Amino acid sequence: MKAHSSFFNDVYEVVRLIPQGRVTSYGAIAKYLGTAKSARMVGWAMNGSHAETKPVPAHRVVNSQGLLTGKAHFATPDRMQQLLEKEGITVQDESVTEYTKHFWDPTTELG
DNA sequence: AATGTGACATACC
DNA sequence: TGGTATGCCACAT
Repeated sequence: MKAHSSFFNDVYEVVRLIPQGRVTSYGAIAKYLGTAKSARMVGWAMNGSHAETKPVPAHRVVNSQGLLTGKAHFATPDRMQQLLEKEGITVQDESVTEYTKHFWDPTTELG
């Protein structure tokens, strides 16, 4: 992972801007960065987020259905849900309840 | 330079 | 309502 790859870096920065108790989707982040079709890359970026010196709240990023698809990549599979619930987000059956209500759209929120 | 790949998204049976 | 197929793009090898 090079510190130069701006894409990964941008992803990390956007994720860090997600407020507590809110969630967003890989696609939304990709769209905000201008590459709407590279949602998969956002997930890939999260793959390397653990190596970042600054913390990246990857648990606040779910898929378009509000499903915690990335939970398996955390320290423990339950970590993601626990972190979310800790922030006031209810997770049921591995998906965020009232997802649209907690949804935080960088395109809208950040402009 | 080419090929493989993935924590997605959407369209279509 | 849910699985399958396909597009997609940046990164690793």
